[in-house]
Amino acid sequence: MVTKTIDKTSRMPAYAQMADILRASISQGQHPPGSRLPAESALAKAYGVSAMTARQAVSVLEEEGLVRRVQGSGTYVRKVGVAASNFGLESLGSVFADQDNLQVRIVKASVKKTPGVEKEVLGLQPNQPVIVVERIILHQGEPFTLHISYTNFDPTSPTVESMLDTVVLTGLIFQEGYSNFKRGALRLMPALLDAREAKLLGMPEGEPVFKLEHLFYDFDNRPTAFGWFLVSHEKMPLLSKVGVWDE
Amino acid sequence: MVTKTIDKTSRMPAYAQMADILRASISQGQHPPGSRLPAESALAKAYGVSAMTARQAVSVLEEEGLVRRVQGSGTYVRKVGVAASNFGLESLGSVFADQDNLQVRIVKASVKKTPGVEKEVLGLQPNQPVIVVERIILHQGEPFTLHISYTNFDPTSPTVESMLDTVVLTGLIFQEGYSNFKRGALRLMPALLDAREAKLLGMPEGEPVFKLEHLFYDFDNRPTAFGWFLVSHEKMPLLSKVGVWDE
DNA sequence: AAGTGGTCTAGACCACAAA
DNA sequence: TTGTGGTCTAGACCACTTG
Repeated sequence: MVTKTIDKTSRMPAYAQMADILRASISQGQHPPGSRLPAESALAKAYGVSAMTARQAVSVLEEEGLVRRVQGSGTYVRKVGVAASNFGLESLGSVFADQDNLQVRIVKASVKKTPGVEKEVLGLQPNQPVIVVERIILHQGEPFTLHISYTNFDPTSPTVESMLDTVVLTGLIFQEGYSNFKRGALRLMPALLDAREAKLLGMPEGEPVFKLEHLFYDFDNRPTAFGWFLVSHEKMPLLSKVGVWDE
Repeated sequence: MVTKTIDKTSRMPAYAQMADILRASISQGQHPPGSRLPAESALAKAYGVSAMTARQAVSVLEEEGLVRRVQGSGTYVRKVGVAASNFGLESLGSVFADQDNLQVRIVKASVKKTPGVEKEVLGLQPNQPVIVVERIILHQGEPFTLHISYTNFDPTSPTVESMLDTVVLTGLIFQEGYSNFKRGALRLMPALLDAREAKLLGMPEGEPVFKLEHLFYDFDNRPTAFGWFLVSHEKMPLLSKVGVWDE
């Protein structure tokens, strides 16, 4: 039954070794998709660890999406399918983290007083002014993304300058700086570049790109920063893996 | 310091109650972004639980992306930013799970013998035949997605019929049926509908849509099912929340 | 009723970071 | 050196599923 054992003198934690063993056994077909894994208590006994340690090992596989726990019933090997996938924005984060190679070019900065959907989203009256800022963010000298943002023009909050440079840029984009947001909602969509956007990004007009819309709320629960990023899928690849990849 | 206490007679686990309390205190600004949470041992003492239970409470917040643990240093409240977001395909999964309201219409099914990129992806020789299948999947009578798939035409594996209907549909798309895949890689992209695709989906030509590309491997590590889904972002919304949303 | 995962304790020791 | 998170034990009892 037990093909490999756990080396307790190793620097690798017992639960991690055990997770590796279980993952490999799933990968080799000992536990086909849909089948039930041995009970945690049985695993603990088989590998000579405590129940909590065996449980932790199974938790690793659960977090990887490889198994599903059902209380009172057992732990089952998940089937691999498209719906199990999950897309993170690490590629965006890694670009924003590389601050030495980033430049920001303000394309447009103005105060808009006419009505628009952005005022609805920000919970403002149609006549209340908002600050509109459009930026090109360049990475290693190349245009990376076009960012349009709408912010409430509020004389009681920090100055316009700091709104532009500190809150929106440092807080919203770069996670390392000062942040004033309690929460945010994001939506990812496909979009087309119009002539102006294409020129700014140095891409062909009509090119399909990602549009990443955001709405951030401050600690008073007021919607504060609405806007979106336009970015090529080549510069922000969205990849996901499901099933067993390491053995 | 401790504003709320844990009701040990409640059906809600102590760690979950404690996680709620901590989340609320972050939400109310007691622990601003970037600040350090009290040590787990301190939390355990303050709330009258064991160290393991306090640890589990903090783990809940960590999995929610609200805090970051640093060994030897402490647990810190994360700043809210775009890069923290994560997009899952639950909306796709829920449609595929609703099998009573699904219909599948085969648009095209043929064997292709001429070279093409799909053969490279599947690891085949240019002259080896592949099965091409195009399907419209309808949900509640409305076209939901267009699926194009390429599969190795292998006489030693189950018949063409079963490849078409069992493996690709049941296994790859609906996670409940039989599954023969060990792993899969997925890529999400923006795309444009051409005239034919638009007609099949009942959408305007040139509409931007999501293209979800997949490559699934069998238990012999052979690439087996390559293809993609075209689906409107309205029928498959990709939403993500960051920061504190429940208090 | 038996078996499963889920929670919890009260300790112990280790690995790492910061002063 | 001190304090932090990370691992681990050997039990206990509970909640739930299944026969």
